[in-house]
Amino acid sequence: MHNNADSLIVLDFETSGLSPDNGDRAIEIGAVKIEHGIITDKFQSLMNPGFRINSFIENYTGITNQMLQNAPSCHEVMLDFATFIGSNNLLAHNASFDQKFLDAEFEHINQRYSGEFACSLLVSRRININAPNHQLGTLVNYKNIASDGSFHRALFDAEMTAKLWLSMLEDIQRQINQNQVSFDLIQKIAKTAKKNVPALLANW
DNA sequence: TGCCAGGCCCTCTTTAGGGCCTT
Repeated sequence: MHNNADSLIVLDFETSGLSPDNGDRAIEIGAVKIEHGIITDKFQSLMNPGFRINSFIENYTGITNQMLQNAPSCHEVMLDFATFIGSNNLLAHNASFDQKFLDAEFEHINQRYSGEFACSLLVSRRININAPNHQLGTLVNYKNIASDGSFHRALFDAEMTAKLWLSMLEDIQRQINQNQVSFDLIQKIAKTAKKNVPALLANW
């Protein structure tokens, strides 16, 4: 198994609710692969959780029960997704949420992943200290990232998270080059991004 | 009937509370 420090899977789940511990399931997965700073691959699928989702989720995501009726099962989709992520490191916006669901869905199909999670939200709180807030949509606007506004669908949010991440890496690299990054900030970023900030720590 | 998440960070902190972010 090869764990490439300069490649990364950026993923986003749409789900039936906030907590797999309350029986919530994934209803859509979207992901892109970043290699050497470029998006090189993508993965997207709806998945049928086996029960009806409530109207809040239908309105929030635009994913309807009708759309899920003919979707493949979570089991089927997550098996394919396990192949897609391989041993790569992983990134999500508010990673604790997506990690929770990835763990739960993989548990259902007895799969494991070996990559480590990084979190674009936690890094943003360190880097974009003047942003109005750190919601994905706000940050995309704040960083002037091109967007057609289709938030709350998995592949779109994953793509936006990937672009936000690459933008933040550029900002950090620029600040390092200009000696504008304090050791304290670097330590805080490393700490808040947890054990692994692929391609970022590699530059330090 | 009533319940309804949890990890991280900041601070009026560490014998804790509250806001943010994800669906």
